[in-house]
Amino acid sequence: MPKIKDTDTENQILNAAKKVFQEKGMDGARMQEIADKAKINKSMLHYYYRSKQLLFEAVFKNAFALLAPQLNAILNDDSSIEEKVISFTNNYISFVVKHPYLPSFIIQELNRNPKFILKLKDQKGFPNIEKFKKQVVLEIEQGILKPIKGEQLFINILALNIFPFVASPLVKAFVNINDTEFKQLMVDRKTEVANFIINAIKV
Amino acid sequence: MPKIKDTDTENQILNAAKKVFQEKGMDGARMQEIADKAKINKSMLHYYYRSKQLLFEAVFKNAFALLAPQLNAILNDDSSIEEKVISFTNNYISFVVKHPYLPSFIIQELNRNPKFILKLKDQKGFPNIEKFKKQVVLEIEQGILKPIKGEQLFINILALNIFPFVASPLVKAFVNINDTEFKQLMVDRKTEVANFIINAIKV
DNA sequence: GTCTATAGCCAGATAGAC
DNA sequence: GTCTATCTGGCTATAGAC
Repeated sequence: MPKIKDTDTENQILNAAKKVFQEKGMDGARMQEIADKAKINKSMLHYYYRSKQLLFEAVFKNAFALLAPQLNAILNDDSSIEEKVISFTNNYISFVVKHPYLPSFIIQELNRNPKFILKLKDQKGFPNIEKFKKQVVLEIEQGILKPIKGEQLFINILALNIFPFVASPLVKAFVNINDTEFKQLMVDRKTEVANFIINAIKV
Repeated sequence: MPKIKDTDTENQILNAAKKVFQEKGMDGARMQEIADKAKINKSMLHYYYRSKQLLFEAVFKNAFALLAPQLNAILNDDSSIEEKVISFTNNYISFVVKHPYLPSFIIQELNRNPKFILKLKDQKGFPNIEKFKKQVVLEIEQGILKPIKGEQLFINILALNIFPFVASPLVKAFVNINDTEFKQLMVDRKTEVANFIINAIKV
C-alpha cells in the first residue's frame, strides 16, 4: 500500500494552497496565510515550490486536472446525447458540490491570464469537442434531435450546469434565497437541468 | 445641453478605474496604472476618491447600475414569458458585447466579497423575481408552459445568456475556436438561445 | 487643484544557523 | 529539512510646496 501523501509537508502545503488560492485568487492570496493553514513556516513554501507563481501553477493544474475528466465524460462517451446529458448533469452537480470554489477559480484565473490555457491545450486529456459534434449531426439526421449546432449545445450544457455555482452570490440575491435554499435548488437541478435540455432538443 | 462629464478629471479617473478594475480586479489593480490611463497624477486619485477601496466601490456600483436594468426588463415587463425571453436574450447579448468585462467583473468581485451584495439589495431598482414567478405559475395553469419552477427558469435564462461571456477563455479552448469565430457564435446566440429556451418550456 | 517627495507598511524571497 | 531574521521592492496613502 502506497504512502498517503497528505501527511507529507509538500502535500500539506499543496492542500493549504488550494484552499487559499481558490478562495482568494492569485492576487488576493498571501503566502503567510498558506503557511499558517499548512501549519509550517513561510520559508518552507519557497523551499518546496520556489515562488508564489510556481505554487499557484501547481494548484491551478491540479484543479484543471480534476475538471477535465468531468467534461471528457460527455464528449467522449459512446452513449446517446440524451443519456450523456442526464449522466453529465447528475455527475457534474455532485462533483461541484464537493469542490464549490473550483469552477469559479478556474474561470477567474483564466480571465486574468487567458494565455495560460495554451499551456493546458497541448496536454493529453484536454477536452475535445469533435466527436460530440459529429454525434449531434448524426442524431439530427436520424430524426432524434432538432437542428442545433454541436458547439451551441455544448455551450448550453456547460452554462446550465456551471453558471449557478460560478455566480452563486448573484443568484442567491436575485432569487432571494439563503444558503440552505440555494443548496436545495442545486440538488433539484440534477434532474431539472437534464429535463430542460432534453425538452429543448428532442424532436 | 449639459456639460459632458467625461472631460472632467473626476470622470477621466472613473473611466480609467473602470477599465483597470474590470480587467485586473480589486486585488490585481494598481493605483499607478489607473493614474497613467487617466493621464493624471497618482495623488489625484486620493484627492478625488480618498482611497482605493472607495474608488473601487464607485466603479462597482456603476457597473451594477448598468446591469440591473437589463434584468429588470425580463422581471418587470408585462409581455408574455416567450416574448420576454426573446427580447431579453437579444438585448442582453448586444449589451454585453459593448461591456465585455462587466459580467465577469461583478461575479468575480462578489465571490471575493459576498457581503457586498447586501449593500446593493436594499437599494431601489434591485432586481426582484416575485412578479416573474407569479407569471410562470399563471402561464403553466393556462397550459402555455410546461411545469417548471420560476426560480429554475430564471437561473436557466441567466446561465445561457451570461455564462459564455464569463467563461469565454474556457469556451474558446473547449470549442476550439479563435476570437472571430467566438464573436460570430455569440451573435448567433441572439436567436439560438431564445429558441432553445422556448423549445424547452413551451407546451 | 495639481504636482513632487516620501512616509509607512507589507509581501515575497533569501541567507544562514541548526 | 526546518527554523529565525532580514533584505528588497512595491504599494497605498499623505505631507507640503506651488
